[in-house]
Amino acid sequence: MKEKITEHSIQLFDKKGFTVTSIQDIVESIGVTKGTFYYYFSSKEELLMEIHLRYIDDLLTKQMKILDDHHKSFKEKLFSIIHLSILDIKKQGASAKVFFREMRHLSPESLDKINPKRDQYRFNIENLLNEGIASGELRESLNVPIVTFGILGITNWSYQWFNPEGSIDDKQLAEIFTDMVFKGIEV
Amino acid sequence: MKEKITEHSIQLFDKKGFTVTSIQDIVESIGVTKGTFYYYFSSKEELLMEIHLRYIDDLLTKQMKILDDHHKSFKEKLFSIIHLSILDIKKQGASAKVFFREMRHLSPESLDKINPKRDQYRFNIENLLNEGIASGELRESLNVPIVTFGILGITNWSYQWFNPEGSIDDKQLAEIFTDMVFKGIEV
Amino acid sequence: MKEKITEHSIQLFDKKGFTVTSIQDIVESIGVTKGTFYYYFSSKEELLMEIHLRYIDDLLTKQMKILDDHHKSFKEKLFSIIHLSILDIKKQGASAKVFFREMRHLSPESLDKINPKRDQYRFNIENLLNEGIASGELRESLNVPIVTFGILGITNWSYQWFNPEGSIDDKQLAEIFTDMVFKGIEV
Amino acid sequence: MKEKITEHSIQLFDKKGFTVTSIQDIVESIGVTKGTFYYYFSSKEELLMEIHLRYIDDLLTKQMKILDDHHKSFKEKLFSIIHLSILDIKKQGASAKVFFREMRHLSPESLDKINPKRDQYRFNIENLLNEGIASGELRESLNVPIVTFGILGITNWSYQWFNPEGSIDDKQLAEIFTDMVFKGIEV
DNA sequence: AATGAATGAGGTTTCATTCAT
DNA sequence: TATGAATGAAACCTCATTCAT
Repeated sequence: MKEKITEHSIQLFDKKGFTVTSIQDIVESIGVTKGTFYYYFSSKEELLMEIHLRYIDDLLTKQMKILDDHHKSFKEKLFSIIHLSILDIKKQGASAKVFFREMRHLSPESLDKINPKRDQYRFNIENLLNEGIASGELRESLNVPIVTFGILGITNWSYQWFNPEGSIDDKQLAEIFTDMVFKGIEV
Repeated sequence: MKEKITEHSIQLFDKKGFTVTSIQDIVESIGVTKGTFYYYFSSKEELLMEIHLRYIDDLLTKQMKILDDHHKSFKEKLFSIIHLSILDIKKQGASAKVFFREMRHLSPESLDKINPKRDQYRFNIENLLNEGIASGELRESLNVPIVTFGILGITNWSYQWFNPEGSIDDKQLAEIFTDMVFKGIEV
Repeated sequence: MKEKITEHSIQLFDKKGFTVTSIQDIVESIGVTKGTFYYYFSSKEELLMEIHLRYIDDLLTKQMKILDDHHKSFKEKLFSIIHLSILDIKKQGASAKVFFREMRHLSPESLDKINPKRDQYRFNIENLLNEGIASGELRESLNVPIVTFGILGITNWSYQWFNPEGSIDDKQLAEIFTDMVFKGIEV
Repeated sequence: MKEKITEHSIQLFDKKGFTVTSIQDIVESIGVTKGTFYYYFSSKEELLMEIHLRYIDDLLTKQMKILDDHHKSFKEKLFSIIHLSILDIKKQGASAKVFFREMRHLSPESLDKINPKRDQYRFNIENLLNEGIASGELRESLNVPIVTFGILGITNWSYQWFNPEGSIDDKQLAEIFTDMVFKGIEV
């Protein structure tokens, strides 16, 4: 049941937004009553926190798997990480959107738990880039933190427009973006 | 008074979010009564629309000024457009955030008016890139629409993290991003 | 202007009801502002009172003209009075409906002025019936006050259903009702 | 509780009118909170609809019982139907008044459900009159639909003035009206 | 004679939450 | 494990009215 509530909530939060979705909406979509909701969650915010935790934990796990893969070259790792974000939009679309859009409705205490994980995700990319510089594959002059934000921008922004059913699929998109990040657009 | 209401609302919507900010919050921050609000706006949504229109119209105007400037080279134009977004975060920070975050709370009718302008902004960048290709400055193989989304990702995402009071200012950031976009990160 | 406000108000009160019609609705339908309304009327209720007074005074005047007409027989007078009510629905439809439906929204003070006129209208019919009994044209056993309420019911109720544009016109309707009142429905 | 809310509402709607009576007035008269009201009714209009449905369904049932009674003669049936309306004012006074006065505040969808029942009540009387003509008890020349409106006028109008505590009771009134309808007022 | 800005009280409705069962 | 009744605070919005100009 807790699972079911969470799944349905994600869909509703994605479609209508956290504030606009009422507990009533959630339980009606499942066919139970409000009491049931409060048996499993102590507040609406706790549910939102649950959704956030699931998402970021899952994403971090996947990221770690890529980074720890000794069969992958540096380039392949960066491609995989870019691909990871985009693939997630396809597979966890609703969760991803809820994660990015509704974070502000978490309580300060919840944010204190989520933010370090979010930062960890970013730091992992920074570390990867630093390795690339050390190995001579990337320019030494790069401002790594900023460039990392740039890469995150490219990937995270795609949940705003990317339609996995469209003419370009997730792998192609990841390739175009990886190419753009590595070589830029100049001739 | 209408001006005053709009300005205060932007600040509040930025800080707390559109849904969470009540009319009461708005009028209290000014020291008038709810009636006054409804004398100037027929609904909360109309106010949101006003904010959106102001923002996008202003941004489009500035973009056009850059694109129509015959003294600027292609490279300078792209830099200026990247700089424009980032500068706007500094100058119109709250408006920018409200624009990106609260669009979903516009009515379908309002969205029908905003979306074409939003698209126009993007198409203008696509056109610029196409010119760059035509003049031989950019690689012919680029997928222009996707690359444009990439550029927009880089710039628009910065309203999530960029702190204009920080150690890096808007011009420096624009330079780093322009460099990244043109030359990539590879050595 | 006062005239214009009154006329437009009658139409709106008829269509939407007194409580539901706002001053805003009224002045908008004319193209002036609320201030104008309060220049001519001190309150919404005063306007309603004006409408009531006009209606009942006009009706009483017409009734008196019929009753004082020495060329009319008793029967003709009763027919004319029944016809008067029905004709009024056609000519003053909106006013008539407002009069019957919105009386409750008059202040007690206003009601104290309207009620005697309303009663007067009824007493005049009672008196006519009593004359008919005295002259031997009507049954002596009649309960005149109750029968008068019956006649008023027949005529006043018709503003609920009578459509002057329909297949039966006001004169025909008055004839059918007069016949019904005089002779009943028995064979 | 739903029952209780309905009963109290009828009293208040009768006394002050539907629009003027607030949800606050209703719940205060019972000693619960507004939330309770909206637990049982989804809107004020739904409550009004409930009141209308109850009234007309009850009245139609009673009317059918009279019409289907094979022990009653034609004359007795017409008397009983007239008596039914008047008795209802005594017993269901408030409901009756709310029914006639507040119908306009029903939504179009609600009206579509009420109107056929209202019409049914009238058609049943028309049918009875047609039977009276067929059996030779009523004049053949009668315009049945109009006469029916006349009878309805006589009875329905009485909720405007009839005081069941007065010197004439419901049975006497029904007798006077039946007499008037059958024999008219002429000598 | 008319406007336009502002008020403040009150309207209907929504909603997260509680709690006895 | 789940329900259903109830709360109370707050939401958006409407409106009759006032008043300086």
